Amino acid sequence: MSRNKSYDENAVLERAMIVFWINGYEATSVRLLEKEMGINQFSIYSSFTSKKKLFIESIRRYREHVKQNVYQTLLREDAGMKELEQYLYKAARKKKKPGLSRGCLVVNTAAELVSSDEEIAAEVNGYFIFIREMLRKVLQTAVDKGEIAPDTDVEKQSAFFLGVMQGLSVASKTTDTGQLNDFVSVALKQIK
Amino acid sequence: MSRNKSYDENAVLERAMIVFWINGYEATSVRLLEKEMGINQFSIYSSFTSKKKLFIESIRRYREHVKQNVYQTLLREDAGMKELEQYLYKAARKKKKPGLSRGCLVVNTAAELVSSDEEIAAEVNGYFIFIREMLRKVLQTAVDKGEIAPDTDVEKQSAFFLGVMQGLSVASKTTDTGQLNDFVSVALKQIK
DNA sequence: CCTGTTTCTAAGCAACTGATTAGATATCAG
DNA sequence: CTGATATCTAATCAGTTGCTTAGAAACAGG
Repeated sequence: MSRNKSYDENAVLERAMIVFWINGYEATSVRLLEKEMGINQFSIYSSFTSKKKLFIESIRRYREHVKQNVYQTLLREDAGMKELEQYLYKAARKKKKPGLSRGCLVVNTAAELVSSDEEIAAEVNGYFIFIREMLRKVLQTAVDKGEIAPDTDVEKQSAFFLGVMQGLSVASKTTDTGQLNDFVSVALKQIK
Repeated sequence: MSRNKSYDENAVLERAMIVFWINGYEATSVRLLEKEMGINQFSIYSSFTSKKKLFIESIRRYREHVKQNVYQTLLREDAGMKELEQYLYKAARKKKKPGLSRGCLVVNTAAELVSSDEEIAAEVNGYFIFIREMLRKVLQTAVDKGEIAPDTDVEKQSAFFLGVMQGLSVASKTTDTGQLNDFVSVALKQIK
């Protein structure tokens, strides 16, 4: 019975996520969203209830996005120091060409909204916990493999590298690759 | 000749800076500004031309603010590792009580606006250069004092600690003090 | 006191904000 | 095909956005 949706909710959510990623929450209007998602406001609201809920769904979607496109290697069971090192240097190399250093959606959100919205703050927090958990596993694997000292404090080091990644995301907005490489190299040297 | 201004431009700018600091640029309306600055829109525009220019002035004002209230110790000629250490642990201890972890205005701005506004990006960049210059001096003093190894790469280390500070600003929004302390302790240990 | 200039108040501007709605359109069970 | 239901289009809602302006009020020089 009844009519079918003419769009794929998953696909339009991916589009929405990218728009929020580029512009931030406040600077993204529902008009812009309907244009970029390719559906009109009625459909947006009927599928996602409100702009804020769409944004929260976008953050969750972002997590899946980076799992598959950014952290796919680090998430492998056998990922250790080599993979972490590769990831960090790659992140430092991110081109910040005119207008396009969007950084990390969640870091941007932390800066923009965490102090004013608890629901979003919880979402952001969950994301960072996920990243840290990933780092814990990677570091533990590195210990098991003998790549780093057996008495390495994985708890402390995972907190450290999470902080480094957050710093990298901010720094990459204005800083050149050389300086970012210095940052990363010092961060890595202390554990080797 | 003519009437006198009934407000101090310096004082109202300080108020404006704090409002932007708490809410961010987009989420701060001119109505809110006139309420918090204690003057009406006519006066805001006659003194600061536009919301954006007022914001840029606020960033400059923020720099003076932190020079006098946050980095005053680190900016002293003789500041070395002890002062850097003290500052970082203090930053890690920043209470993020309900609604009030505003972090650093410039880091927040980097996340919110750097990708969309070049003029603001330049302002943000200038601020980070200033912080790094401060770190360079502190680290060089630490070398001269013999607090850290004489062959310390001050360039790399200043880039590193700038990144650490940026990460700390983001992390402090959602992360508890214990984890922030771990982050800071690892960052400091590698140089000692 | 006047006169000229500036600052102030408060109303108003068009454009945009997130969100809703009425009516047209499509779809499927029967 | 018919009828019920869901989805679409497009207009519209009240409220807010950054910014401007006309006229009242305050001040200084003469």
